[in-house]
Amino acid sequence: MESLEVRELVYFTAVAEELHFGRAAARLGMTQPPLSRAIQQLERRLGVALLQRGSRRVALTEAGAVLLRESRTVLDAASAAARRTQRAGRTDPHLVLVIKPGGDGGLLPAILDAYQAEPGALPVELVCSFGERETLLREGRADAALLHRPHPDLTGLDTQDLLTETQLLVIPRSHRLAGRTRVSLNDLAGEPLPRWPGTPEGGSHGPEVHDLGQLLHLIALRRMVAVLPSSIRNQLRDDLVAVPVDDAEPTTLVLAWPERATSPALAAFVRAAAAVAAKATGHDG
Amino acid sequence: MESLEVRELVYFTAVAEELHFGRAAARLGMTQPPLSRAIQQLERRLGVALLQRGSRRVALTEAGAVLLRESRTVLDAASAAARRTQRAGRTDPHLVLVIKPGGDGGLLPAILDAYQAEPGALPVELVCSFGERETLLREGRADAALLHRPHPDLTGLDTQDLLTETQLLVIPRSHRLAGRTRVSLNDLAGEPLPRWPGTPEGGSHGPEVHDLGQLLHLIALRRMVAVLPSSIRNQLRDDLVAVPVDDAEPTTLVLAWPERATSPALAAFVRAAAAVAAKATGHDG
DNA sequence: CGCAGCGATACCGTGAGGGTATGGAAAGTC
DNA sequence: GACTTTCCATACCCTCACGGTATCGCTGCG
Repeated sequence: MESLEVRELVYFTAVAEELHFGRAAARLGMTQPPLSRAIQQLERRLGVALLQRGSRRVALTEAGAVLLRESRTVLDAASAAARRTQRAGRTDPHLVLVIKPGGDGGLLPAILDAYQAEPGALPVELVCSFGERETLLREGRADAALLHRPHPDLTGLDTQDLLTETQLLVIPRSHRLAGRTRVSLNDLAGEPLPRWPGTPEGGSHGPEVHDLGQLLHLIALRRMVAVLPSSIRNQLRDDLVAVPVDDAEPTTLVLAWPERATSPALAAFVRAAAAVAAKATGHDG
Repeated sequence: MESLEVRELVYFTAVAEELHFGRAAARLGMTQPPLSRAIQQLERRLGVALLQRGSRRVALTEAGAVLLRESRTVLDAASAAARRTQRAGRTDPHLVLVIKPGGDGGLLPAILDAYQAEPGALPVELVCSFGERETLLREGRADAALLHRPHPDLTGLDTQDLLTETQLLVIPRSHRLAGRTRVSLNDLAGEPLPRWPGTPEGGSHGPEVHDLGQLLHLIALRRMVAVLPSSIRNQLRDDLVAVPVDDAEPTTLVLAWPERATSPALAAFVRAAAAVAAKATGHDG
């Protein structure tokens, strides 16, 4: 039983996404006939029809939809394998931690200090990214990430809870709600909320923001308001105020890393982070 | 940037596991020179040494160890993709549920009934297997499995708890502990415990058992004793008795299925199982 | 009916991948 | 220390799988 090949899966996903052999071939940098043949061969090998060819329209069959989904996980795993292997072979090994700027709950300096105190600690490279942080982990581009639950999809990742925080509404001093001691989510109806890169258009259609400074700036300009973890307090500008939101779900800062990760350096980092978090919640919860 | 190929990963895992090019080539049904070349090519492509070739000994480098692990997940994902696609294309779709014979906590009939009452329920094929049930899920050979926590490795799987049970010591009537109303794990020192297929030799080196009938038979023959979930009570032979084990960790029957599974039939099955479990624990917890 | 769009088929050339034979370095063996 | 054994790398050849070009055939459309 001959196994599936990565190249075949790349071809198939291109066709399945374009639903058009010609465009898919162009995207793959090849011509249409070999692509058609490759897909036929794949279908013959699996003994399953993957595409319904109407003479003018290509559609996925049930099995094709399954294979598209599965292909993506295989291809992700393959590129992650390559990247992780390459990084393991580097002569200057280091950990890559991806964070949301301003989203570290104030714990990060202590975590880094605690980790550097561990025996055999590696240099830690910080990467800032707003959206798609889980993706960086899954693709092997980063070793660990700071995320906020409950937002992201954590399948395929292991996690360590660090800090649970209530959420605050951040608004300009001149905002109609600025005098309130507490607000409810209902009070925010109609207010534009930020949109992060990678988020689909739906829902709050405010401007797209890429970093915390920009976000706070836009709030000060009255272009939007935002609901943020309470540790944001330390980073507010003078012209902004924060008001507790009663009914906003508390958010938990979590450290996430790929399942089955075995690096001792990563394990030490997780240990250090957990210890810092335990101490922090113990002191000022 | 040319991607990793499945064939290369198969080759590499063979070499990495055998640590011997000749044997690996034999295992792959090919000769040694092309295998050597393929590995060299892989190393060149990745820009990383994967193997240290002593003239008489081959060893994995750090990067090689990483790639071995990653390769296994890629290859698992690839074969799962093939199998799931094939099953999605079958004209008689059905769910495959893998169970441990006797390990269903008595819930299975009710779960199957409840599921069949759901709209669009598919036929359910039951597969009995003692060891390696999680593997069947990961390889796409089964849609769902009944497992017992905390034993197995659940990475890559989603789960639904069904039933938490205390554990009983099952022994012959003539056993020295048969008169006791309760025992402790300490009382079992030196008793041979069953070994399931797939379990390594270490620990309790009793005979290997493959099904529940055989296990109970061997207990009756005084070849071993076993600690089993309390729902076993209904299935005991006359010549056996069950004694509560005070300090045995309670075991939880869980329904597990592959992460990211999207089949509506599976979703309905999980719903049905959860409903039955909720009702059961409500009645006789 | 002719035309345009698009996937399938026919046919061809090249190169990656597999085979055989052999080299060469290190570890036993006497 | 020469001989042998072991085992990976190299040299060389051959085949076929994959990709390219040209063309066919179906279908919806003006």
